[in-house]
Amino acid sequence: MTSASKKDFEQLNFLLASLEESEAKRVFSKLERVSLDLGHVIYESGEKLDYAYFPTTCIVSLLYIMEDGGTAEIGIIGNDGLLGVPLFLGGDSTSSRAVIQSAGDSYRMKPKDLVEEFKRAGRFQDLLLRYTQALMTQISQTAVCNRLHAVEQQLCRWLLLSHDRLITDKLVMTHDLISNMLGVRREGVTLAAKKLAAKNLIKNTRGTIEVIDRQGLEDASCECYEIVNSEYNRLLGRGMSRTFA
Amino acid sequence: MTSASKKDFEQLNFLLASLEESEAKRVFSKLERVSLDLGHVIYESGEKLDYAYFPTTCIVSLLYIMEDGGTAEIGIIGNDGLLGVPLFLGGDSTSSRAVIQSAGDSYRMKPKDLVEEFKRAGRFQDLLLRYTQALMTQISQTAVCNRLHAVEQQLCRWLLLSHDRLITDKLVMTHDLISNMLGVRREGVTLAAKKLAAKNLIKNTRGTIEVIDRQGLEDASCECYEIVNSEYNRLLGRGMSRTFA
DNA sequence: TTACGTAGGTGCGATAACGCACATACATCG
DNA sequence: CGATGTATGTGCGTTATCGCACCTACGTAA
Repeated sequence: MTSASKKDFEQLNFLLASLEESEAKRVFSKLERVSLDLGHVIYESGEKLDYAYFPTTCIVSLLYIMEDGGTAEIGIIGNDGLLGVPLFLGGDSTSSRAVIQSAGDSYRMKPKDLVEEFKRAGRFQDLLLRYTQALMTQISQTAVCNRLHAVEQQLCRWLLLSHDRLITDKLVMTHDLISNMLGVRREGVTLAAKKLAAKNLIKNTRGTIEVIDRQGLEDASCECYEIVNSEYNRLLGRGMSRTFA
Repeated sequence: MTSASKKDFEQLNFLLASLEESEAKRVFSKLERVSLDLGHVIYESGEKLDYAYFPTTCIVSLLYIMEDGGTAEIGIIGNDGLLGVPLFLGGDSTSSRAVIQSAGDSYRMKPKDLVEEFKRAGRFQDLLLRYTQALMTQISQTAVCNRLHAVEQQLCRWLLLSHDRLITDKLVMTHDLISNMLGVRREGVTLAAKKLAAKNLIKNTRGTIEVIDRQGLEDASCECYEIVNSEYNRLLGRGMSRTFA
């Protein structure tokens, strides 16, 4: 592996980029690249994961689907982490669905290889465990936010978390899709998005939301975004927030 | 360590009880017993944990406290697990508070010892990782439940999770305390509790809620309880639910 | 250019939970 | 036993969100 090809990974997935040269070489050799379309279901609730995914330009939503058809997202995974935590925790499956929220590319690795690398108990294991804690923080904050905050604030939080994991300011997603993630009515999202647009924080066009005023969005958000962002920075040692990008 | 003293641990904390004799001997030698009072704060948000706790008869709540004073619980830990997951995940602290929800006893272990045992990569590590996934499931389901379900159903879920972790049917807790956990008004809890009492599922007395009809409570609960319970059973390989106890 | 499918906007009554105020009831302790 | 503190019960107007209905606007493809 040349340093040039390592750089490719570095630019694309922060978890992979944090590996040291010696470990990176072995890990990278076990990765393959895939493109994932919007809406694609990577795995269903209760299924065993076929692969662990290290997203580069795509974003993955962890979604719960209830008996009555209601849905709610518990977390977002992008180029900051990986999909497949249950593989090395030992449960192999979870009760959530993983679905592509924003189309793009990802690296993936066979479960057997992931577990093998994890068991080497090196820097990679350390990273995976720290990422697990970061994800737990995100899920926890989602729980609290769902209970205590209004839809408009939650939409800000959600847009910020998504924005952090994308390289563009234009989020290709409908209000209907967002409503499924937030677990609220589509009209509720439309209303909240209109309010944010009126404040010139975002621009609403058919099928796309563009972030106009990033700092303004942070100010309009509940504290939940910043708590999660700080913990990601603390645990994974780099800035995910694009505030100063 | 005699088998009699091992049996003491077995009866009191299921995680410790799942260890094999050889490993158990070493782990048990590093534990000390403590009594914990209702309301005692084991650690504050952002603090480093002084100890990892393996509850026996006490129950611990993981609680988030927001800027405006609003609170919401993200998970309950009892004799099924341990408090201190961030220690072996590498983050050392979390943004939640841990508070005693039901007074009782617990074993505890120094962080250094816990990490040392974790790094041996034996059955103990395996258990800790599986428990981590179980806890993640509980937190995730709390997030979904907070979004999609009514207070009465959530109260059922919460009572069941607490009941599973206690040896008595009488839960010593006020409506006010419960309202802090669920993140709702005290009056909301009173109302919901009255409805459950009217159905003869629980008995409400000053400062105590007694579970009368365990199966009825499960029927009145949202699906969230059963999902969490099943995952605990699957991941930790034994029945937590007292349905058939 | 028109038609059709889908995304977004708006209105309105229903409902769940809130915030506040205050009444009642129980438990303990001087 | 009676006073006090705390837990619980109840009422009421307010607010956020829901569920439904329906309308408008955009975009692509016949």
